[in-house]
Formats: sequence, C-alpha cells, structure tokens
Amino acid sequence: MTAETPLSPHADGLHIGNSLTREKERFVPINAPYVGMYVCGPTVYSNVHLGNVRTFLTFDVVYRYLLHLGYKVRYVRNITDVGHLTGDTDDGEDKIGKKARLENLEPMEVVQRYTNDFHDVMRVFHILPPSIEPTATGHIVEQIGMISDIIDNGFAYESNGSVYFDVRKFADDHDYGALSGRRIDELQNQTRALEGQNEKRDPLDFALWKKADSSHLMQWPSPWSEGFPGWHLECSVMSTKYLGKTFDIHGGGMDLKFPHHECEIAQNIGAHGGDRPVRYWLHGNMLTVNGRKMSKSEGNGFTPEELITGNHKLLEKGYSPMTVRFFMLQGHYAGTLDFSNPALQAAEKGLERLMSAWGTLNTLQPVEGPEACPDLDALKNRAYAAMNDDFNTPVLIAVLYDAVKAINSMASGRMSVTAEGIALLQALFADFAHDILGLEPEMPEGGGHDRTDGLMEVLCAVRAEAKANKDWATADLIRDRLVELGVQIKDGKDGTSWTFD
RNA sequence: GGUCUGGUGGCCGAGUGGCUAGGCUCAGCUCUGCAAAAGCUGCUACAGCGGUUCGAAUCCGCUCCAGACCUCCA
Repeated sequence: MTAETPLSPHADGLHIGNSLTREKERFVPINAPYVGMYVCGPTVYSNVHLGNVRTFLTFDVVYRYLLHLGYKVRYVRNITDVGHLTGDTDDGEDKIGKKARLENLEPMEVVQRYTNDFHDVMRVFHILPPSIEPTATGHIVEQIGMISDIIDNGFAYESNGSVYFDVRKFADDHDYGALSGRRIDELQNQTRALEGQNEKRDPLDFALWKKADSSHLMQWPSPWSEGFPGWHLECSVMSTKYLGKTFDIHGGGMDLKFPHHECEIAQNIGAHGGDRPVRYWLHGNMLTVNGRKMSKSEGNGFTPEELITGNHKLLEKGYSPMTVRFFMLQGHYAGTLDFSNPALQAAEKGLERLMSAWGTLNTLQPVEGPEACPDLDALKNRAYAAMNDDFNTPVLIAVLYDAVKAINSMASGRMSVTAEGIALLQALFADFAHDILGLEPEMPEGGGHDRTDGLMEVLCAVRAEAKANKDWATADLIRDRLVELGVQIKDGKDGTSWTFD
C-alpha cells in the first residue's frame, strides 16, 4: 500500500465488535487513512502453542483486511521478555528468569530461542510480521518514565522499593473494570488476604515496579530500587510510544482481558489522563480440543510442529499449516473453536476443493456473448459485506464456495462466462483468498517445471492411446502407478489433467 | 462463589424475529470404459421449560450443561 492508495469505498461499512462497549460499532479511525493497532504478543519463555497461533492469526486477518481497504496501518506487536511472573501474580517468579535458571542459560538466550521459534511459527502459518515488534527490555527507560508520571499524578505509590498502582484511588474518578465487567467491590470481596501483600495498600493494587532481590537474574536501576517492571506496564508504554496516547485498535486473547488489559487502561489514564485511550478493543477467543480446554496438564495441547508432523497421540495424522489456517478461519474469531481430527480432515478436503477451483479459474474459456452464470458483482459485494461485519471469515468462505461452484460449472460447460467475468473472479480470489485470508497453494499446481510437464504429457499421450484401443489394463496401470506417486489423474471432456497431492 | 462467553442437523461451524449459510460425511442420480474430479438431489437442526409476538432457533425470564477469567487449590 502506498500513500496514494485511495481508501476503498467499502471502508465505510466496516463494523467491529468492540469488547469495551460490547457493541458492534462502525470503524472510524482517529486519523484516517492512518490506523494504529496494538496486539499483545507472546511471552517468550517456551514454544508457542496453537492457541497463540489462533490469536495472532485473528489479528493477521484484521491487519490484512485493513491494508486491503487502503488504510495505512501501523501494527505493533510486542515481545514480552521480562516482567511476566508465574501465576500472573505480583509475587511469582519471572517466567523467563525461571526458565533461564532451570536450563542454566542467560535470560536473553531463552528470549532469543523462543523468539526465533515464534517467528518460525508465524512464517509457516503465513502470518505477516508487524510494523514494529518492540520488546519490554528495550523500553525500560520509557517504563520508568511512565511510572514517574503515574506517581506524579497521584495514582501510584512507592513501598519498600516497589511501586504499586493505587486502584482504589483510580476508581474514585474512573471506571476500573469497565472492560472486563468487573466491579471493584466484588473484586475486593474475592481477593484473599495474601501473605507478602503487606507492601500494598490494597490487595487490588498491582505492581508497576518490583524491587528485585540479588537472586533475580534480570534487574535494572530505577529511582526506587534495582528491580524490574510489572507485566502490564510494557504494553501501555510501547503502545503509546508508537501509536500515541489515544489509538484505534488494541487486540489480544480473551484471557488477557482481566487483569492485563484492564490494568493497561488504568495505567494509560493514570499517566496521560483522558478517558478512553483505546477506541476499539478486540479479543480473540480460545481454542478447545475435542471439546475440552487445551492445556499442558491434560496432555491435549500440541505445538504447531507436532500438529504438522502428526506426531502426537491425539492426532490421527499431520495437517499442513494452510489446512490449519483455513480451519481456524472457518470459525469466527470471537467464538471458541473446537479442534478435532474430523474437523481438521473436513477442512483439509474443503481447502483442496477451494484451491483446485482457484486453479481451474485460469483454464476457463471466455465467451463473447452474454454469460450464463450467477451475478459475480453480487458475489464480490457479499464478500465485502462479510468482512465488514466484524471480520466474518466463515461467511466470506461461504461466498468463496459459491464462486467455486460457479467456476466448476463453467469449466464443465454448464455455465458460461465472459473474459470480464473471469477477471472479476480472479480478482475475488486474489483479494479475498490470497491477500485477506492469506491462503496460498502449498504445492505448485501442475508442477510448473517444463521437464515434469513434458514427462506427464508423454504419459498421458501413451494412456490416451491405450484408452483409444480399449486397452483398459494399460490405461489403469499408468493411472494407478501415478496415484501411488501422488499424482492424481482426472479425465475430463477436453482431455486429461493432473495434479500433485 | 463472582464476571463473561457459549450451547445449532452424523461432525465442524455461520446467521436473521417470518423468506430455513457454508464445509465435511452419508445415500441416490448425471457424467465416465471403470475410477477420480465435477454437477444435481436427499438427510431440515437450533439444550430444556415458560413468556412476549400474528409468527422465535433469533427478544425476555428461569433451569441445566460447557468453557474462559477472578477466587480457591497445587
């Protein structure tokens, strides 16, 4: 996208399900055509799992669609490399520090290893890299600055070298809990009087800065102590640094809604004032497996690599990244999605049919006169309508299948299409299947190598000769042996075509 | 216990107050030497119980169930 790219006329119709208001709202950027989007990235202390992939895939499609509409998107997705404590409490151990200690590594070795893994996974699933991928450790200075601002504004206090956000004070004038639907008094009742909480004025308060003891592997100097920043702080700091004090979209997994995102809002307002630092909050829902929550303790979680190789007891076979991507897009991001072998196999077959018709599109012969096929413009408009309705990819895919049906009918002569119609269909697939859904053929259709093509033509010619002589044994032998090699033979009206599995 | 999100046909999954997505599976048919592919047809669902309505799967209430987060526990 260049600055000259005009905004698509369809951009006006985009509606987004806003978690903050619980309403589907028309998307109006603060400063069109520019859009700022922040998504909470992974904590890099272990391999990413499939639930992570789903979240990042969700926002990948959001990003792709905004780009397609002509927006100039600055997409910031962070890497959490310090501050995320085990148990998500304020007195746990740093997840990365713990891993480093257990494996006798430098914390930054842990960070690098799993950042690399994360990037590899994103790549195989065709998830586009963000515009900026900042790290928490790269923004310690800014985090200290933001803490100072919050203290100056009276919303945080120092206690024994640590700094805590004063939730009660904040809640006097602001709606703490607005995003997650929690009420502060109910939270109060549910919070038990923990040991070691005596540094806090109130159990609801959360850490902005933690004083570190000498055993802590990662620590930095600050006005308050040698220590490290609280987990929620980095996202406030990095989002406002790169997107401004008020920006358009903030995304993340549903599980981050509380307390992480709630605290982010409080921090932003506590530091900069205002009342709504983020216009649209989007939350991707969770992935379940065979109807049960995916978790390591139940042994039903698997890594992307296990999924692709099929090397896991719950997997009947391996599934390609595109199959998984397509499968996930067949459900809406805001709902839970159940991951099962039959569902994956269905997606695999469905994707194959979709891709196959996409390939067929290039072989269609146009007619001169009036075409006999469904209204292709209507198809395109339905595709936009689907995406404009809170990124409804399942409905978009249904529209694409209507196109598939039309293409196959055109190929077999039951329908006809003009050159203009073919171009429209090609644009439909290029825009929606490729650019927006991020689907690509994983194997070159029909080889693409001259020598392979030549060999196949020879074989098909020999087989055609055998068929002409009603030598079915020879014809079937060629076909069966090719199937064993993963080459599928299809006898059509206009001759024989072939595809690789 | 609290907050939130869901419960749709054999499976996965959209959706709107009335005109019953889509994919996969299964059965039949067409095409085909036989297949494969493709097309056509069929299988017609909305957790349960009430209520609102001319009409609800779609709105309201209650019940049951599942999941997430908080809590608890480790």
